[in-house]
Amino acid sequence: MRFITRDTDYALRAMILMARALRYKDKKVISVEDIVSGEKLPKVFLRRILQKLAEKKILSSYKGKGGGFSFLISPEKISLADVIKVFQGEIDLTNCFLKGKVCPNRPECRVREKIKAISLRVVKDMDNITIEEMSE
Amino acid sequence: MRFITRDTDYALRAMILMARALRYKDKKVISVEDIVSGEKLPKVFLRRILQKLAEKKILSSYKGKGGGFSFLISPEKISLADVIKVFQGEIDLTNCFLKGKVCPNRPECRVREKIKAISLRVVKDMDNITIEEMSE
DNA sequence: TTTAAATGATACTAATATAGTATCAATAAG
DNA sequence: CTTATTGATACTATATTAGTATCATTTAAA
Repeated sequence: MRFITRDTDYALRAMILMARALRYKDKKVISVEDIVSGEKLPKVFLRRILQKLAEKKILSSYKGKGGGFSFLISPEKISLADVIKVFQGEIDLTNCFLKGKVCPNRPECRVREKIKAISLRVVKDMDNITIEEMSE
Repeated sequence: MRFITRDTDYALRAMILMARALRYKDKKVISVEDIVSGEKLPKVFLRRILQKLAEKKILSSYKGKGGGFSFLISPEKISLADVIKVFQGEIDLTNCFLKGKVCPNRPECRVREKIKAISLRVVKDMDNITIEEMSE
């Protein structure tokens, strides 16, 4: 079972590097080339990932020579949950679970409630882990 | 993101029906046909799922006319986590996460520890939800 | 002893999701 | 003008998930 897909993984790694470059070198704008030269990631694939983060207003992007990506939201305000959501949709451990006749979708179903509670706590916990923290 | 696959889902539904048949009708052995006639599940697919549960010593199987499957472990001792493990392997929310250069697998990595903690709690919680409980 | 109803085992196909490549257009610095 | 960048999109490859088909084996019961 893969909870975190490669998109999410690469996005996290890239942003961790960006956060470090910002903190230690005051380097704000980073190109895809900068990132893939350090990490061994497929360039075009990563580019599309950063594009998506820009589209979602988490990063800014700059075209042309000397261009690249920078944080639009600061790294201490971007959570693990945020990143997962961008690439994998809402975090929901209850999906595909007992949708048939066995357990119709009644609100009073206690088991469903329990699993939902587990799921919500996971989201809450992952909301408290930030890119800034990960880059330390 | 799909946390629970269809195998797991079908296995749960089947065992919930079995637990009910046991409790209300004292019916111990149930055939795949019994299950698919109530729920709308693909028969051969479900059979393979129950076969696997038998192989894992969760169910017993009986061949021949009048045969079918019964619980080898009683339903109040089979947990949601057990079933997920059979069809999807160990529950591990940290897989595929930061395996590259950014965060080598050092034990002192705090973020990894945090995610591991979340993951372990999910397993623990899912270990406390039983088939018996689900069938109530 | 024959038949029918069941699981055991295995091979195959289909659909979907994930991962990655290729390519060209647009932009902006120098 | 050239070069280094992102934007956009179409394509291919691989892996996972879901499901089908088929035949062998077993056992109860007619």
